[in-house]
Amino acid sequence: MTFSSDILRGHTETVILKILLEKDSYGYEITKRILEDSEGRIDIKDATIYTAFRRMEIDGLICTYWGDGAGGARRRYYSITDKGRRVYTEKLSEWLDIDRILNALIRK
Amino acid sequence: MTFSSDILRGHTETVILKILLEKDSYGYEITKRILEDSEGRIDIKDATIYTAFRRMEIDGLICTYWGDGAGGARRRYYSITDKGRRVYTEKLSEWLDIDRILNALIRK
DNA sequence: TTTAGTATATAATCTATTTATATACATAAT
DNA sequence: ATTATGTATATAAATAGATTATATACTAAA
Repeated sequence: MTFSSDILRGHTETVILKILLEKDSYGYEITKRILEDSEGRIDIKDATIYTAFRRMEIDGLICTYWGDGAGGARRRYYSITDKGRRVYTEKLSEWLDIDRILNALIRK
Repeated sequence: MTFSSDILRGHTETVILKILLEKDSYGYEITKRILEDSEGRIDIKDATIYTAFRRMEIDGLICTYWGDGAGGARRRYYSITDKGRRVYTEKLSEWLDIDRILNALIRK
């Protein structure tokens, strides 16, 4: 993480939900995807993503199943639920507000 | 705080530095200022701002002196240092990157 | 057979923020 | 008078999301 790790805090779940909106995926793939999409700046740690998955499953935002893991290590896939889609919409809307307000507070 | 308190985490010091860039100020005034400038959405708690001041003073970003507190409770004023100004510039630059990247990661 | 890459998982630790609590002065309302 | 409200600072304890450290396991290339 080239940014302070506090920077992603509060956004990790939103970013995961946005990726799962497109298609089911698994931890390792999501981590690589975030690394690419963030121009190599956000490298989420294993422990961070797996504990986030655990929280989100308990909260009913995602559900999980084992993939076959053909030709490599086994994969645990995650799928977004209807509740997850609703929460994503709320978090996106919240982000649009935060973005405007933080820009006003931080820029000269 | 109408936003999750995790949202401001990592930005509190930047916001304080930006306000001190204009003029010396004190905790209560800065809190009210942030509340106004954030459209009533960010209500930083006393403990948060005073512990942030403590950290920033230790890090040499700000220095402090007592105001006279005429006609009310005593005020502890804070002034930004040269190091504080340098750190603000770095944090602003970092924010511009974060803003772009988080928009790419969160928006549909 | 050793290294690197893929893949998941948990315990212990870190740290910025919150909650709770305390102090103290000024002013307006009851 | 005294109660409530606003101004103003401060610290201890709790919270919670992130990191570090560690463990397991399979595949493929050197």
